[in-house]
Amino acid sequence: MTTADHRTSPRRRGDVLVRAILAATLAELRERGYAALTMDAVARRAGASKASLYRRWDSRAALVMDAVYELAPSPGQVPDTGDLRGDLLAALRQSAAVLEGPAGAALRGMLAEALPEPGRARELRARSRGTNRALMAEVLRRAVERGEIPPGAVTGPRLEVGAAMLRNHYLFHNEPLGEDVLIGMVDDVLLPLCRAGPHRPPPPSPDSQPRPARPGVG
Amino acid sequence: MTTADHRTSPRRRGDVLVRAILAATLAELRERGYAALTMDAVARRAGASKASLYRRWDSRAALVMDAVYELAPSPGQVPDTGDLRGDLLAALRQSAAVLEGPAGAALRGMLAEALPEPGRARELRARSRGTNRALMAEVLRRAVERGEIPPGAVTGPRLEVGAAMLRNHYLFHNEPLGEDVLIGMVDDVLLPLCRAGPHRPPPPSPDSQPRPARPGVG
Amino acid sequence: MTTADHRTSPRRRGDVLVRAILAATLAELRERGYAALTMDAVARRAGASKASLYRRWDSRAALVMDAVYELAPSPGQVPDTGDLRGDLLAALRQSAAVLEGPAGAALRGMLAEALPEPGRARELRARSRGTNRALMAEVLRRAVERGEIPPGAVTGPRLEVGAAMLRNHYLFHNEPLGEDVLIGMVDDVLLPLCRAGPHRPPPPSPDSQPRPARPGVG
Amino acid sequence: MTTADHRTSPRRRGDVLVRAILAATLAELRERGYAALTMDAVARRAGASKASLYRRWDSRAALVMDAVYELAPSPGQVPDTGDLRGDLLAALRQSAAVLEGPAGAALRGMLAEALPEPGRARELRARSRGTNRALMAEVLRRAVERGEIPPGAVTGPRLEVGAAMLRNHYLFHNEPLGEDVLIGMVDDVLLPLCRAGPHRPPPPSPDSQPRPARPGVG
DNA sequence: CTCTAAACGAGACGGTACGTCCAGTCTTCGG
DNA sequence: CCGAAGACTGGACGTACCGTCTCGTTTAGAG
Repeated sequence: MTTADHRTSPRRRGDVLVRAILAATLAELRERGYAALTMDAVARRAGASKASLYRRWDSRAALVMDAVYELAPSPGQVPDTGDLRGDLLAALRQSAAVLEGPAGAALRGMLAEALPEPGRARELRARSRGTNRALMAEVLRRAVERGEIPPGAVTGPRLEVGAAMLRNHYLFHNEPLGEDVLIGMVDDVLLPLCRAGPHRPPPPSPDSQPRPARPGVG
Repeated sequence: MTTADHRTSPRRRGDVLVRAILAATLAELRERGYAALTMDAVARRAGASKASLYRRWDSRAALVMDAVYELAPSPGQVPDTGDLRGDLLAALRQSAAVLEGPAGAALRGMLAEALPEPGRARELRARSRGTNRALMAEVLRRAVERGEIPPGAVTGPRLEVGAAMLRNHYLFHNEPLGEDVLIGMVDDVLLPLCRAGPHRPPPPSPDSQPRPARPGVG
Repeated sequence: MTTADHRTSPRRRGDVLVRAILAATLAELRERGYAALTMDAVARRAGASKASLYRRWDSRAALVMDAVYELAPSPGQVPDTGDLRGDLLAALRQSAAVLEGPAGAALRGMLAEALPEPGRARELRARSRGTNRALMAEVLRRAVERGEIPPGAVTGPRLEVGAAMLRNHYLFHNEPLGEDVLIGMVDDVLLPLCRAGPHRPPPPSPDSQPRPARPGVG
Repeated sequence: MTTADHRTSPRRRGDVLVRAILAATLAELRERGYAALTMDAVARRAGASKASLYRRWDSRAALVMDAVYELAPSPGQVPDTGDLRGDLLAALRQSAAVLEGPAGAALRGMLAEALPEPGRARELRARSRGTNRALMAEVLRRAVERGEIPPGAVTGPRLEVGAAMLRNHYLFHNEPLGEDVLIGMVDDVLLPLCRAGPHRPPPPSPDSQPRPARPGVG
């Protein structure tokens, strides 16, 4: 009455099965995109049953997130190119490579779906932003060591600027990022920013209006 | 909450109907979010038939995009606060206000859905990014006029940095942006960047160039 | 994206669709039996969607009951063979013909499923038992008219005996009823019973049981 | 209600295990009915594994049939009340008691499921009908001995009439059989039938008219 | 004004995917 | 080596939307 013969005689369980399902998820993600990815299709492709999917992941978003972050880059892997500019380019290229693949498609999809659930949103932030912040912190730490930039420049929102621009591109484009655009990000934004030194708050003028403050700053 | 009394004699047509549908779309977007927004629900809420929706918009994404950009801010509306810092804060607050409303929910949702269709993606970019670029260009033009920043600083990727950071926040958080974070963006990133002057490419020292070597980054 | 061309261009609705679904139900019932009949299979076979089924019938039992009783015999159709024996044989053959077809399979199936729901059980009784009682009542009425049997013999549980034996056979056998068995039912049971005249309570022996006192129709 | 402490050392095997499973099956049958009885639930309740069930019974129907006929009444147990009427009432009450319990629910359920499989259907007939035939044969044998009825009346389809009417009631009603209905069956149908004497086929008169003849009607 | 064609509401239609449940098989591990 | 536990594939369940379509009704504008 039933099947009686799976394609691989020792029926898959545990990790073997999990890996097969995640691989199928990535394949679907790459070929069809996030919006068209269905649990049915993943199960079919993995040769698994839907019950096996729902036993482990309670939603499409959870499944995709797991599938994607099996291949996310770990921080600290940015090669030391010898100077800040090279390191920045390398870091951006590395992040871009991730966003060009299924991770980009997944990121776009999950923003719509996972964000309403606080738990999932937190996980998403931790994985995506945390990774990138650590990456960038490492690059800047090296530059400080080399004496290329002053120590005070590495803190605050600046760590996010590169990742923000990168995501901005891929969220709106889903095409590969041109090399010239990437170089523009580094030379026009990130390098000037790093060299600008720490922020000094404007003088506390009594009327609280931050007056021009040295009109010709230059 | 729903449309008042459409089934009383004057059956709505044309613009009246369109506005009712867009209003229902926005209401659904606000209350349920993009992922849970269905054409059925919009039609029901608007007291319209699904045929009336599909006659005008060929997909959920098209409908939502129209609904959202009925209330997008036009560029050039940033108040002139008298100095660059104030203008930047105002511009960011204005963009943030848009992203906090239904437009933010819609943006997140459409990235997943509309991006595979090149036409829609183009429209989305034109509306969202174009608006923000124009806004920022206006702010920087004024600063140049006032002599706060050198003219060469206004072009290129820098026009996108503010919007990129803003979107980055809302895509990942869907909570209102704290005032301190916003001030951090301006003081730590945008102001230093504007004052940094135009980018000058580094001297082509033969050793400092990250030649192809080490392509393994990804 | 969707089908855009049903097999019969003007998409079926209303009665046409209903008839197609009922026909598919009967076909499934005949080929696979009640236990193996699924809503999915009926919908597939009818070229209809499951929603169209559930819009009209809230369960498999309801669907099958409707399908079956589209071809149930109406009472009063028993041919007048001229004498009671012939009429009884004809009536039993007619009921047997129904039970041999999909109606028999359905009856078996629905006893298990429909009985817990009082409403459906009532409908089932009305249709199946009511029909048969009316059939038998007509046959006996004719026999009384002819003077073959006394008028008092026609009431009470006797009207059910034939149908009960018939159902008993088909519920346990699902093979056609042999002609000899059927003749046995008539000659050994029904005819003697009809000729036995009305029931007379046993003499009131002082120790005997509490007499039924006209047990009523039942 | 569940099995007390199966996981304590002497793990149940063989008959002990079988009895525990059958008891759990009966309990499920009583509480939930046949349609809602699942192998999972039986296994859980019995503290057994599904494999232990399938090792012994190849389907739900087989399991239920075994469970039910562990408590079927054996023939010959009908008490001798001294006269035919009392014996018939006793026999019917005894059969009715069985049908009111889980056996009735099981019977209804298995008709749909077990009948397509000839082997199981045969077993079902042997157990249910055989038992009842033997019961009734014993009752009639006594009546012949007492001289209440002529010897020729005891054979043939008449042995089935009582059981058929009883099943007919429970299959369609699943409520307890009213005492008045039961008395009606005996007084209106079974007693007249027993007293009617053996059937003699009508003489092949060319006009096919079975003359009134009141031969042994009495 | 009447007449007609289009637009409208309502919602049925064929589909696809959902997330759940159970059947029956298979694997692992403890006793 | 058997039994408990339960993971596994498969497939039906009943629901929700999709985008298309038919159905009458209402409206606007042409004649």
